[in-house]
Amino acid sequence: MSIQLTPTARVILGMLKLGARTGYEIKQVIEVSTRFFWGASYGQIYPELKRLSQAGLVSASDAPRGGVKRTEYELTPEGERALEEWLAADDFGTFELRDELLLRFFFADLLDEADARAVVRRIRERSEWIVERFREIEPDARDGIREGRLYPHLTLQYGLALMEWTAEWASKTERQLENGGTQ
Amino acid sequence: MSIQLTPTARVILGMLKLGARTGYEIKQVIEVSTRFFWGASYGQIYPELKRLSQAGLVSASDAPRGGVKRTEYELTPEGERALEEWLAADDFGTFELRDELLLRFFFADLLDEADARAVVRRIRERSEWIVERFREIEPDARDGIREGRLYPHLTLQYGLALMEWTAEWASKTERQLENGGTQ
DNA sequence: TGAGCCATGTAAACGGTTACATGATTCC
DNA sequence: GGAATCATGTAACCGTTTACATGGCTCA
Repeated sequence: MSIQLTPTARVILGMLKLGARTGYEIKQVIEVSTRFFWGASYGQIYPELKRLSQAGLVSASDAPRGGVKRTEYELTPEGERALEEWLAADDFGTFELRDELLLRFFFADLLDEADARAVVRRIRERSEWIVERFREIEPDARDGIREGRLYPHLTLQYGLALMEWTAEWASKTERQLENGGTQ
Repeated sequence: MSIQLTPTARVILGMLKLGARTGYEIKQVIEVSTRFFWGASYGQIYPELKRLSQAGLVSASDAPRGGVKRTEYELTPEGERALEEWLAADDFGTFELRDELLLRFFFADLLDEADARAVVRRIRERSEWIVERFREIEPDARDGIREGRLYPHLTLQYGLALMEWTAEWASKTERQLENGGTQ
């Protein structure tokens, strides 16, 4: 029925609805929220805002700060409708994973035992590193709750639990590879 | 020191080492093994095999079946070295996730309760669907064990456990959203 | 004979990152 | 005065998917 939103348009419309107003702000918010499962770069955000403006899903207005050119964007009614339609869509949508450590783990029969264990250790370290990043942004998400934004916090809780589970799996696997190899 | 392998080159070299010989075979193996965390399409595989051949990491030989042109590839010693070096590399490598259902979950404050619950149900259904796909390929991975390929099976076990954990999380979250909403 | 799989490949389009460029403002 | 950060944007490049094209082989 309506326009199929491009991947980056999906975050942009959502972030505008949550209160971000400029390309810069959208990027900042993404970096402390969705970037682990839905990133976007300036090279995508700015052109996409223009396209959305031309398509009538957002409205642009000049809002310079001092001598600096600056454009604020807002959802139009059509933009709101497109966002809601996408959010309520009855499909799985995109699900893509690219995990180089997991690929190395898959091929680990080609490695000696020490190197194979190192791959698993790396997986654990990465999970622990991500857990730390999540804990850093947790206060932000907690603040949001008071303003009625419950789901960003729930999403973060999910991410935390997932990364802790993965770190646990890696620890266990490391120990198994130490005692008695891969038997 | 040596050539930085392109993303697709990394699977290709590994799959050749595990016994695949043609672009077609590589693609088949990927589809029943790494595709959930490291996919590749013909449009990448065939040109990449040519590049790898020119770079001296694989050797090509004509091996027609009947009247059909067909090229078999094999790792050269330099290819073996490049593969081992990449496998033993001391970094995290690529880790990318793009998950549209999770993005919808993040924005679910913009939905009414029924639609928000539907997003979580979708996450559960997707996990269950992936678990089923994994169970279908499990016999393949089990067969590999007898031929000394232990890690593909371990990777599958990890994937299974991860998707079951996710389905559990979604079930639990669905129940929480039913009783008392998001409180 | 026709369906379906085996097998190979190319071209176009798409989405994304990275590097580059610019200049104002803020803070030490 | 200089560094860092705020803010906006473009151009080039890269990797990937999709659609298209071809044609032989196998089996019902």
